[in-house]
Amino acid sequence: MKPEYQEPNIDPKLLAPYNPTETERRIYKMWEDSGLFNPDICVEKGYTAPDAKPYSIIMPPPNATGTLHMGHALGLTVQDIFTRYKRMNGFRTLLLPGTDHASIATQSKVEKEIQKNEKKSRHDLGREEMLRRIDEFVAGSRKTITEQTKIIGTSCDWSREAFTLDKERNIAVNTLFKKMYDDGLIYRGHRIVNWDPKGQTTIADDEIVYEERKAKLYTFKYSKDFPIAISTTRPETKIGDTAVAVNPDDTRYKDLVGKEYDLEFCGVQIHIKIIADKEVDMEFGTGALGVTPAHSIIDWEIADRHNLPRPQVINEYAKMMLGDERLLGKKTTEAREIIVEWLRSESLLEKEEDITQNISTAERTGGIVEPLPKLQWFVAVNKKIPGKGKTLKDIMREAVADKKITILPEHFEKTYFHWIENLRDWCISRQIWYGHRIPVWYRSTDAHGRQNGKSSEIETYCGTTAPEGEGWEQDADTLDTWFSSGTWTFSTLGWPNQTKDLETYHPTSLMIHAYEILFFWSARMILMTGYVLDTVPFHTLYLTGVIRDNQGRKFSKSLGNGIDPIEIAEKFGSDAGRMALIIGAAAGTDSKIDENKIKGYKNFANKLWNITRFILSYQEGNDAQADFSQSVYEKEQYEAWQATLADVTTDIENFRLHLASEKLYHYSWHTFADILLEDAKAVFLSDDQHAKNIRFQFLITLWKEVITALHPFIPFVTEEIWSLLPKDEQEKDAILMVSVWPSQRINKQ
RNA sequence: GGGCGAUUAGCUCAGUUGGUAGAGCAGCGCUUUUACACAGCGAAGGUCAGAGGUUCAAGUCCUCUAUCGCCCACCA
Repeated sequence: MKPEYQEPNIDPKLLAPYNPTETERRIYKMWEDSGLFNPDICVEKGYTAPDAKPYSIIMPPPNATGTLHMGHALGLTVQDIFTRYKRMNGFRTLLLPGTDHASIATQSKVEKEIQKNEKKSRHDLGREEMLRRIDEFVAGSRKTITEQTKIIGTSCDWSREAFTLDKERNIAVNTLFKKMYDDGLIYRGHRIVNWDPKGQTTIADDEIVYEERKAKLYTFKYSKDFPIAISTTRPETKIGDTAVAVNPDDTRYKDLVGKEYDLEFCGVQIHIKIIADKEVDMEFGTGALGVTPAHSIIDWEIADRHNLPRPQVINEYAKMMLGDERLLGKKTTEAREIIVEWLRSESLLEKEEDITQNISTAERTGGIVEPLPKLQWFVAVNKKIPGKGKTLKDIMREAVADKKITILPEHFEKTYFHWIENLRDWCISRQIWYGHRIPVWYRSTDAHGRQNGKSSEIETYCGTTAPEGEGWEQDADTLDTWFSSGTWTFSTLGWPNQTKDLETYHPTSLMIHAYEILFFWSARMILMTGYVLDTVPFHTLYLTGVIRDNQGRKFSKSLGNGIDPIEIAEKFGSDAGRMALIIGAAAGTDSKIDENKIKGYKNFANKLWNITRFILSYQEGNDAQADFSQSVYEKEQYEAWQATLADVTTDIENFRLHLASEKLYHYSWHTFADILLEDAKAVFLSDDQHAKNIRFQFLITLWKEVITALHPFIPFVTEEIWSLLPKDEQEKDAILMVSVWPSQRINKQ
């Protein structure tokens, strides 16, 4: 006869399905209140040895432009897994959080909102008011981001939180700028920038959208006396030509190279030199390129190599600033018509073809980008650093080539080297207001009343604070946001002060970010750390892939397919979200996520919950002190788990989180639950009290180890289960987060 | 144009130093048995893109081809 079913005498919350939302908020608060995210407190309370090896991760600061998405959630999960794992392995573990001011992105976001709501531009508000409004917006963003970071379960030390534009980081940025300036590595010079006439601002390369458009390619001669015809889609710029370039191997023009001509072109006197340059494609058009230095990046570089003059033809409003009354002040498109008409009337136009071309437009305003020469600040990457005998580029290359930094997955090292080889001087000035203002001041010597008799000169001062005296005016530009990001691993630890944190946690152990920003960010961190500290910012760089929706599309605002991690937390629990992001996502590979997958891991959390319920329902009457080490079945099964655990540990140590998490998932569900619990039922229904004691002790011991090993991956539910399990004297007070990783436990015995 | 990668079950993807092809989801059949139906048991499903090579042995290493994707440069 079957025994009557009786409700087991266990914590009543185990009788209901697991409720992640309620549990997760409560558990995070408990962790935070314990203070144990801070490694100093872990030492103070005796969970970490005072002489423990440090392990540090500085969190990539998310842009303070709004909210976190699933890509951030993946990054934070990976960081948190390593942090929790190392903490459990006795390291003095620091995960330092922060946010990025993201200068251009943030300013244009706020500008857009103000434009939409108040119909005002930043010029209407003025610099000071605009900055105040941006600060206000950023404060809100940072609050949201902090909340999201907590919801994901990130065990970071909030007492050390940093912001790329706070006072401490500003000191670091200015100190570094001045050092580079004094070393001659930062200089000011003209360069062609992407100017957006519509938005009246320069824009970054990655804010350009290439659009295919129909255009006319005109082939003509400057004048009847000129021997070569050239082709262009922009005849209006040709009044700024100073050379015609041909390929050095082009036999057609060989004899003409070196000759110079004075010509009149549509009413403008031009001087054209014929030069040979390898950049010229013999196959295109006539094989001869009219060089317009001021309005084409390629031509500017050719002019660099051949020392050509660079007259500017087009101004910031995309209007003509050269030429006679026919052209002066006209829009570029009108000037083009006028010049083509003139060419026709002079019979200089040889050919007119329809072609399609890629035209650069500004992502934010849709305006056609006009390449214009502007005065900018640069970091010289190919110049020898005084006293070091090598260049910044060398520093970047050597860090990876000499294996001081390992990039995962490895094939990105090739991409990295390829990028380094093609690197040009880094333009660090931006014509926007939000950011670290360039720490350079100017005044005219005239204005100050000195240097009598001489013509006025500009005096320049570079320093970490404003210079003494009258009449100084600070450079209006701000720094590229990546300039401050480059200092992130050491400025967050207190540099330029020689702090205890800097000494303890730098170089950091691991950096984790999406491969998309490898060049923007990690390369710059390597550059700056090598320059300033003669070391690397981190030992290992773990690149995550891009998270896409179930159709393989990137998440974006315009598609409206974004998933807020908070939404996931509320629907399925952050534990489930974390598992879904980690399992099957090897370093550097893109992955797709959809709710079905996350739902599967919500079920997993519930499975863990029910396993616990099953075991604890046999707690009463079964001795938890029994020794199972001599019992064949238990010994065999325990050894099998130890093998799995060793495997999982190796996977984590080798950054194979996708394998480690899947093995633990599989073991918990299909070995522990499906086999061990099923086997145990027969024992618990028998009358053999000795066997029951041993089996119960075995299950509870093993389950505690499994829960512990799962904790870095799925921290909330495991912490909650841990609080319900019987514990020995040693474990009694400890929360799971600061408990010892199981294989270590064995080693210590 | 230069560089990097991918192609494995219906779908999404693992597969570590070469050693008998794996998971999750979906689908199919059975089971509402006292942890869990957010479950269990069972079966089915693959010439590992194609061709060639190295090897005792290739999803894995090499060469070529095809298709797809990403990054960089960008056409005067």
